[in-house]
Amino acid sequence: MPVVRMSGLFGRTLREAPSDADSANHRLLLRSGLIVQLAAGVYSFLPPAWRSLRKIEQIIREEMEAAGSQEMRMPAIQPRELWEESGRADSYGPVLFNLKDRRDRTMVLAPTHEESVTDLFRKVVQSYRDLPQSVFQMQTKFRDEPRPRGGLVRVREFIMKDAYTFDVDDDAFQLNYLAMRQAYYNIFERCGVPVVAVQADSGAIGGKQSEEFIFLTEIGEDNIVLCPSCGYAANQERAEFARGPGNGTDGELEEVETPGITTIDGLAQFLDIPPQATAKAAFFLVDDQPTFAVIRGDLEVNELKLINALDAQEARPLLPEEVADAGWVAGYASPIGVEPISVVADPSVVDVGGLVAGANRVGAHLRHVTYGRDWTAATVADIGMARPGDPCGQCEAALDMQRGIELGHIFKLGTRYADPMEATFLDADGERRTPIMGCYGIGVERLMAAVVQANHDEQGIVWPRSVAPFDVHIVPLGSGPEVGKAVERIASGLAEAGLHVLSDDRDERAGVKFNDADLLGAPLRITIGARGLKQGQIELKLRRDSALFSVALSDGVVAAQEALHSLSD
RNA sequence: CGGAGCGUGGCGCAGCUUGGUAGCGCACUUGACUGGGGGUCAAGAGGUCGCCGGUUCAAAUCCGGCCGCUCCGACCA
Repeated sequence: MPVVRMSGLFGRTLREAPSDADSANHRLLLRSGLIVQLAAGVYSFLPPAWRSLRKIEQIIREEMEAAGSQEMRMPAIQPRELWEESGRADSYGPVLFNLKDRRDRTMVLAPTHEESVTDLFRKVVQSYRDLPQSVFQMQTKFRDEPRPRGGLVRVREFIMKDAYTFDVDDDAFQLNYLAMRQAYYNIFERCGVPVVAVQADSGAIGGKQSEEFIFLTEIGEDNIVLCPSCGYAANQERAEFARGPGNGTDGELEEVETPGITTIDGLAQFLDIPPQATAKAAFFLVDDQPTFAVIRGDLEVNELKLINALDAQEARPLLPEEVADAGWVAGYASPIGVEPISVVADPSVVDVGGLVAGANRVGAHLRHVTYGRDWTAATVADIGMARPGDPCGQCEAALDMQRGIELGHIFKLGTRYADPMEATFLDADGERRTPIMGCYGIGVERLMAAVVQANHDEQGIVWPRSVAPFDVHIVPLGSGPEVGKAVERIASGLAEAGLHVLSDDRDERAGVKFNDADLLGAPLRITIGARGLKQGQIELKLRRDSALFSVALSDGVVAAQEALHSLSD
């Protein structure tokens, strides 16, 4: 690859970042002139950024192929009917970019490709002899996100690597799944981003089992619950936790006047009991059904768990007037007398003795409210939101919570798509069967943002060599012919050795060049100046170190290769 | 979709309260000096002040509407 001259590089560095960038990676990507925003969640990727993205893609490609997957390409424009077939036209609805073709047919811009790959399967695969299969694609996907944010973290147009596997049964599927899982670890490791695999909810993609690969960072938008003791890790949206010993006290049902007390904290103070000795009610509309959720006073309801517990699609808190319409008294609600079918109880209020709960009358509560004796629920399920400090569901140690960015997500889809789309194959006995599918995604630009977030300092990006736009950044100082000749010699020598070289041929001050070199973050900087050349020396510096070392001009190419080789990545 | 904020030259900002010739720093162009961590001097170019409407002799400034962007929440990979 030819040497790139900075004077001709398309893009410019900025001394000050645009004010609407608040994370380090976003600021640096903008300041270094790597990305330019066009609209909310829509970016251009200038030549250095594109080089880095292509290196990331190549790493992904290599690992996918090593895991036995074949690269292919699928359409970005798809008929909406395809999405109606799978039943996702509505559930995915608002995120779909819709458009009409000239014949007034409604098309969508694909946000993901489960439908199209399932369609392909049914058109291409007929026999168990064709299985297992694993295919992947890296292409632009479109999602009309409600709120793009965080620079490249949540955007509306992005490259996604998606892989899909098809197997004859669960056991065969597990092999594909584990191969993909390992490939994911390899990919993130090679890109220089530490990740943790966590249990996750499969959301709009559907399916049963799923794991997210999370880069832990304070700028992340997901809450990740981690057990420092046993290693349990899960997204807060589905994290399990232990409820600890019951705090109830047994006794007769007893009404107590509590005028003006409508909060758990107030109630606990008023009665001089711990919040754990109370039960609280939370009201939701779950798939159009008013739902009475009961949980221990100090805990919060996790709406996603509630949805899953009821096998529902959506939930939202009830409005005050809807609570009243249901006959419930906000602030003093009691599960006693409520139809069990509309009650969901968290284990924290079941078999823990008598708790203080509302009396379903303003200004009064009940003591010793006991599940089974005084009330029951049609559904008893974990609907609690895990929080830091809660005991781990596996080992009881106090859980920790950190923010993180979801870089990859792997799912067991089961027959979620094959069933409604009638994708089948014939087994050895001539029986028609449904393939077990898996899908495996990685957001490519988001990964690049994570690379920068995980590898930067005050001065700029510190690219891991594996995904750096340039391996070497040459800084010529002084304009004499001997400098030019030395630069040419080193640059062409490195380029011939297969390295990607950027040479700052601009007539700028040394300070400007050094600062831009730090900002752009090539792993190795080579300074070639008139001063050093008098001693026949040039100067090498690794971006991640502060040490400079001089070598003879004649040894420059070899020394540079050795320096790069010393980087583990 | 709820809450908050911001739109003035490529970037960062002031000016708006109290209407009256559109400004500063950086970046850019030309020249000179300078030359190893964002240098100095001089001379320049560049803006229908997001858009539309209203008030007024006069609007970046006041009023109304709309659009865009950012953040928090909802939602969402």
